[in-house]
Amino acid sequence: MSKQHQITELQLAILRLLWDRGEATVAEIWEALHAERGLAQTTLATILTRLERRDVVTHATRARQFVYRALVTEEEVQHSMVSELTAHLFEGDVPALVNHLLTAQDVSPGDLARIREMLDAANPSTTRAK
Amino acid sequence: MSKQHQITELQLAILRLLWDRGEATVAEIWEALHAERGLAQTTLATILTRLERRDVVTHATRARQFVYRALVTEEEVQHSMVSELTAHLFEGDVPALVNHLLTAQDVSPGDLARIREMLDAANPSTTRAK
DNA sequence: CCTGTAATTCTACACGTGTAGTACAACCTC
DNA sequence: GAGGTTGTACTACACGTGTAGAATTACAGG
Repeated sequence: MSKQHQITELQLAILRLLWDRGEATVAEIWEALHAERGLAQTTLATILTRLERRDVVTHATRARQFVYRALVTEEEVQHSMVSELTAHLFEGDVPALVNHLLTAQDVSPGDLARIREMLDAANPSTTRAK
Repeated sequence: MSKQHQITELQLAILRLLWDRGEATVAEIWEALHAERGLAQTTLATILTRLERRDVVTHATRARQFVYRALVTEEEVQHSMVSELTAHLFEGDVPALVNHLLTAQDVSPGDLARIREMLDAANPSTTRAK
């Protein structure tokens, strides 16, 4: 019963770091993001505090610094956000979303091949005689 | 060069009505939504005014009533929102999103078949000998 | 022990969104 | 033409988010 995983872009960027590294301090996160975004450390600290209030991350104190860790997995967030999108933007029609991806997004032939493999893996039985 | 199509759930519900019907008055929109959401007509009017300020919808006055029309198509909104999601949540990896859809979302065998057809339609050349 | 120094916490503000009451304007209807 | 009706515009507020300076706290050195 995970609550509302309404994660914004910036929050996601931070979470991604935590997912990739397992944990990180505010300073480390700032290090990784400030070149691209030019944010103050206090800004990141604020976001992290708020994410912690929402039980999205947690922290331990080590050497006087907060070391943050994600409390939600990437898959969980992906699931809730993709579900949301599918429900609202495609009225729950997953194939419609896939169709959109195949036509509107540019997908390389290689990507198509990968997708085809997934399909076969997902349910070989639908690969019926043709 | 369509601007920011950051459309929220409620806004989307309104847009969907406009897409489906071509146009609608505030009263009609209220009629359609108030059972589910219990919103005041003024609430909807406010949202519509704001959407118009963002050039997402426009209106004409007919019989003293505003008749709203969408200025963006469903495809445009889908495209910008799916792009956003793919970029931020899947680092631009479309097959990863598809994979997520196939595993985390529940997809019926029928859906799988439909997706398979789309794949074939999308690029038959990748259906190479196996 | 006193003082930097480095970290966190507090406070603040602008914006967008959802929400809606109140004010106002323009028609009908007697 | 006075008054009711109906529809829009204005005003307001709570909340979340991005943003960050200022205040505070707590070690580390001398």
